[in-house]
Amino acid sequence: MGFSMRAVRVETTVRRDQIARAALALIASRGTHALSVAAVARRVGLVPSAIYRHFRSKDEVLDAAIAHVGDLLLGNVAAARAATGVPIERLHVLLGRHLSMIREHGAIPRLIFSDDVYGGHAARKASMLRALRAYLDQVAEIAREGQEQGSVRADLEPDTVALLFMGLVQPAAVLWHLSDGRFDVSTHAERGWRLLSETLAPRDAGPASAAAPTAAEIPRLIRIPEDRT
Amino acid sequence: MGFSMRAVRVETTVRRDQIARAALALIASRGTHALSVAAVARRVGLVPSAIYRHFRSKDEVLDAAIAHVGDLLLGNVAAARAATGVPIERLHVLLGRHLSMIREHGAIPRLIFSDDVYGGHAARKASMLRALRAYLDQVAEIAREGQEQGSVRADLEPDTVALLFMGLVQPAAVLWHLSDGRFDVSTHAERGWRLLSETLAPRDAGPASAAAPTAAEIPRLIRIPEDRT
DNA sequence: CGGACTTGTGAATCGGCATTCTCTTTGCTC
DNA sequence: GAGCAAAGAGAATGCCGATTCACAAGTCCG
Repeated sequence: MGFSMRAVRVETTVRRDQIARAALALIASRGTHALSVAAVARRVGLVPSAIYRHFRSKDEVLDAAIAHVGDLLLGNVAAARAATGVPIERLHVLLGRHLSMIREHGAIPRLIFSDDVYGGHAARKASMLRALRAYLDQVAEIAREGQEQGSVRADLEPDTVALLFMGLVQPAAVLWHLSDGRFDVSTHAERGWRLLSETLAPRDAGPASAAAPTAAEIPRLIRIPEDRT
Repeated sequence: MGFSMRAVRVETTVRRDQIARAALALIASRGTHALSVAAVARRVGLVPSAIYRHFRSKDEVLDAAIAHVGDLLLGNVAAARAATGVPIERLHVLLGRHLSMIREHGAIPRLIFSDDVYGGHAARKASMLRALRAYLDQVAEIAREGQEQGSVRADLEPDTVALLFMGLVQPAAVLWHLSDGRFDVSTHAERGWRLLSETLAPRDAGPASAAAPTAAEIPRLIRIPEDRT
């Protein structure tokens, strides 16, 4: 098992990527706290000092991880755009992808709030902000397209829509994490989505036509099994 | 200034509270990362080892801080209840208080996502979840009251309303933090609130009549001089 | 005043972790 | 196959932070 075979030699460009992913995975599973050079190295199959062949410092590793998050987020947007041409549906697809992303590697919210991002150099904070804004801008852009074609109320600020969209995801993420996955994210998301899409739809267009699934097909309750401690 | 006067002797019950507050303040300003026994001690005017007269370990200090957060949240609810009897208005007041709370000591979101909460004993995670749930339950309760008196749509799950409410605050908090306070929280909050209250209002009651007061007649609870991003 | 208890202090201790240095291995190129 | 540069290994260094311990100073009560 945990032998000490010498790692196969791999070129830096590849290693950097592996390391960034490993860092992200670590943060996702055990928090930024667990992000030690040693841990990252182990995960990649290297020895701690080897990391320094590819990054100047631990900080740089973190930066790479953050950049990776940004890529993932934008990748989701691209996928949602590819999935359908209808703005509202795009948002719905995006919501779903965003949620699965959080389920898989819940690193994003943790990273966003991590001390390393806050406390770190202003540069890091700024790049995190850029990544988030880029994502929000994409969402806003989709909303704007909806407005242009009349499927979204024209009196809404696209930016506000983007923030509300984010607000649909975040609390769910929090509860999901805190409850060890017992909180039913998808049900919450669908309910929230129904309300949001209803809100986005122009008033005169009738209550949520194609946009909102009917109440009947929406599953059960928000379930957080009461663990009486 | 930083002399080494011996600290005046104070009884444990008081010290424990001081220490919990200090810990929270530290987390708020510089993250859980900065929560060292030494830092807490300095803030209280003690020497590191003195902390151990009042807490068994650093972990216990953190627990105390978390408990304090719960108290603060519930205190906000109580204040909102006291401020007005109208459910919708209560939510609005609560929103304002919640936001100022985040501005003052942004510790809450950071704590919630902190590694210490996630990685720490399951017990800590559980108590954080309890605190959050208690808060959400209060919000849901207010929504339920609104439904009883007809000012809130009856077809909404109070729990869903509570989560949406939380979703109004969280993204704002994130951006506010990341942008060093440059993000205009109050504008976002007011826009989001307008939509939410519109959504909560019964459809037949006309668009935002009594339920959603116009921005003009709402006392300016949320106020921030900031510029835009 | 004199103990007994409580709170505060300062000097160790101890472990974890980032970073550095030197040496070895590997792979490419001529 | 020699030479060289990139990549990996492992030991050493040094710092920072939690925790412990023996001692001092206040406080309470008789």
